[in-house]
Amino acid sequence: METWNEQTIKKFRKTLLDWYDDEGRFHLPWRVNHEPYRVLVSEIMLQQTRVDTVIPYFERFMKQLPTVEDLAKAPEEVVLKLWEGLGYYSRARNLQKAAQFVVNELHGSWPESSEDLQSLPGVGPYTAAAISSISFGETVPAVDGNQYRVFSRLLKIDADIADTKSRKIFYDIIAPIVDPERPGDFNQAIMDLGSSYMTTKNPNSAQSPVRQFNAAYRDGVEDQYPVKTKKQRPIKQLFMASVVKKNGQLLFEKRPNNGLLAGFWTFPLKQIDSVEDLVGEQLNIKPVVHIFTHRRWEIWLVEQKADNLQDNQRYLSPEEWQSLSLPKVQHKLLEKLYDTE
DNA sequence: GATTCGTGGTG
DNA sequence: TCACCAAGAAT
Repeated sequence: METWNEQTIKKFRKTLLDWYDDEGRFHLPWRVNHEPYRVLVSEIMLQQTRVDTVIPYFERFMKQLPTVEDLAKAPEEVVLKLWEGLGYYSRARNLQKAAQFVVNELHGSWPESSEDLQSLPGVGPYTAAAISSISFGETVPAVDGNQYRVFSRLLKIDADIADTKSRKIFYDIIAPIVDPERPGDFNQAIMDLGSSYMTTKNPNSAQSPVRQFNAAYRDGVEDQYPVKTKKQRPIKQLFMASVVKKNGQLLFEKRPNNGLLAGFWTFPLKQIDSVEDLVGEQLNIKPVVHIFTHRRWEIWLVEQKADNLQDNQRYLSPEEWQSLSLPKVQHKLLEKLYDTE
């Protein structure tokens, strides 16, 4: 890999930040100011989620819960409803716990260092560094997918970013490069660079403001970075979803409080080995297919007669289930059901 | 330390 | 259709 001397580092900082001052994405709604609450909410939403997806969620969230106190005292159902469709729902629950910790335990006084911020639920090394650098000016690299991608190319870093140990390797390499005068802007500039010129696919390094620092581009091996071992494909699972009607209501079942879609309401789902195991009146020729990161669900809707209620089951009217935060897969099932009828 | 956690976009 | 990705953290 490449190494930069102090002069190169200073030149890189200036080049990067000059470009950022001209072409940074200052219109993004979470960049209106640097209040830690706004930065926290946006950073949690942006975990593993695209900017364009987050924008409307962020604006709705901040409009309804404009302060950390508002979030701390809100009913959890309200927070989850605001999060509906974003996925990774433990983020929403942890975000509220973090707000409650700041308000109730710290009396509204935010932790300012990256180290202390990591004590907040849902705030790990990246998010803590992002908040501490952007809101409080701490000189730390916010090592995320963008920094992996950008610096692996600039410096030809061969560490496998799928490996947990690589985070420290990148952190140690990037830490002395972060501009101590403008650490928050430095981190955000790398994000903007990673979403414009130094993208995952089809990078445009020839036009990049930092092309002169890009060793992988110089050597024609840009497509080899970042190094990342591939993950396994989703496991296929078959389910039978029970459609049970009673007085205009539908039977729902609350999922366990841990695991996939923890605590969310869906139609009663029973895993089956094959379509032969379906019991009842099959409603569709094709199943509802829903793909998670590591699971692929094929769900057959089956109409069944009412039976005794399990303690995790309830009949819900349309008004009731529409007010709940439901996972995408359940919305698909409902849509399929109403399409059929 | 490998696995688990959602969803929508894209080539 | 499908693999892979997108501002990671918790377990």
